[in-house]
Amino acid sequence: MPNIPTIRLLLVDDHPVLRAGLANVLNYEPGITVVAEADDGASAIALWRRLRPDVMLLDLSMAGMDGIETLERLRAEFPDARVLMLTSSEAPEDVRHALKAGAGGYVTKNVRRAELVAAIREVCAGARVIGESVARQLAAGEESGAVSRRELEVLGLVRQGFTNADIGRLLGISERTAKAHVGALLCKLQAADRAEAVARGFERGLLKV
Amino acid sequence: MPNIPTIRLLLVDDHPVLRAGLANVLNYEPGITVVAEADDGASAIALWRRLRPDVMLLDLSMAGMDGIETLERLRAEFPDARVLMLTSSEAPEDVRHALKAGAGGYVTKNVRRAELVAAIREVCAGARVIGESVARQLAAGEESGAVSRRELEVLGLVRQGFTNADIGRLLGISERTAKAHVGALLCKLQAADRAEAVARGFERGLLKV
DNA sequence: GGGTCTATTGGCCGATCGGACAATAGCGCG
DNA sequence: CGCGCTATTGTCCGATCGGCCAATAGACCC
Repeated sequence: MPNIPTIRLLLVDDHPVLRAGLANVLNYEPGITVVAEADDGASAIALWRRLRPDVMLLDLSMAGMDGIETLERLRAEFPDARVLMLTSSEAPEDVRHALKAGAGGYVTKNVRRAELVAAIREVCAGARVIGESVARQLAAGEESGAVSRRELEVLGLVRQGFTNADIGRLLGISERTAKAHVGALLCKLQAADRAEAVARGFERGLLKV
Repeated sequence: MPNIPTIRLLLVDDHPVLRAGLANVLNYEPGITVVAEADDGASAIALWRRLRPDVMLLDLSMAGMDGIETLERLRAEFPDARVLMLTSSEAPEDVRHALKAGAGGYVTKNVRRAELVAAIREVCAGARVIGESVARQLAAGEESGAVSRRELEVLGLVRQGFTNADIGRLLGISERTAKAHVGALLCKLQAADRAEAVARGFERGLLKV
């Protein structure tokens, strides 16, 4: 076994209890050191600048700047930064966004310790790791067509109770076009009506509470 | 200072990492001992039977039996059981359900360590504790009328894309009555149509992803 | 005992929806 | 340079929705 350098890890999560616990668990792991903790995106990036750790363990849901935004900004400044997302959400959209934003890996918080440690090491080595339960969800989502940006915009308005005519006015298009987008949504989300479309939107993570 | 007996605590959460960390943190706290951990409701209750701890720290969202159901079953068997809910959700409905099911307290996972420990002690002492951020959410929800059981049932069907006629058939009532329930939902949730009602349902925690 | 709330039902009607038909323009990919 | 996808718009139509009127019965609280 060659002498593997210790992995220096930056822990970012807005749950103090989880953070403390996690730091403790990880520091026990030989070859991993938690060099700092942050509870929001801004301080996470500031700490990265200062400490240049090997990897960031990043939560998706945080107050202020969320996980994705943090990830994007970090990668804009440090394109080689390795980041492992550690989150509660298995929503396909969240996973897709995270990976597109440059995440090196994505695991949910119910992973076992060994898996988490393995994932951290793999991400540091430059690999792409995705938790298996996450991967399953992702595969399920891929089956039916992807929702386009415009459709997502329309879904957001449907959610707010706007009629097709309203949506047309708000987006500067005809009612008929709005109708077409809603129709596409119903099809892609396999919904019978707009109410079910909204429900599916939440289920898939297209819409957030 | 009189000799206060050590609080024996049962930790229930389906996130192994959080559990390990939390156990560590709490065991550090003088006067608190984590006597066991469980990752689902059934084993939580079994452990309670065997160990008779002083308090349970219980997560809301778990695979299989969820937190509320676990709480209900536990309280049915041990009406005096002290349970502190520790969860990510601030949804008023979740809080209401938990308190109605006999929870002694309700705090979110982003509490600081000191607050958590204080909450544990208070619950053990028989008090009702509610995190302040939680309390705020709860107060906001109280403003508009409460949704009845029947209406909630209807909302669940609306979510699935059923028409009023469908709902009537499914519930063994007339279409007109289903319509009345939907109308009541629109009013209470301040929604313009069923799509918005579904959205509000998710926002309020009436509906789960 | 009276008031409040929920669940139930009826009819009427204009507004809205969702499906089916069909068509044009722009964009990225190979 | 076609091929496919997205965005756009149109018309017609039956189904559905949501608001309006009003009414009865049971449960629960003060």
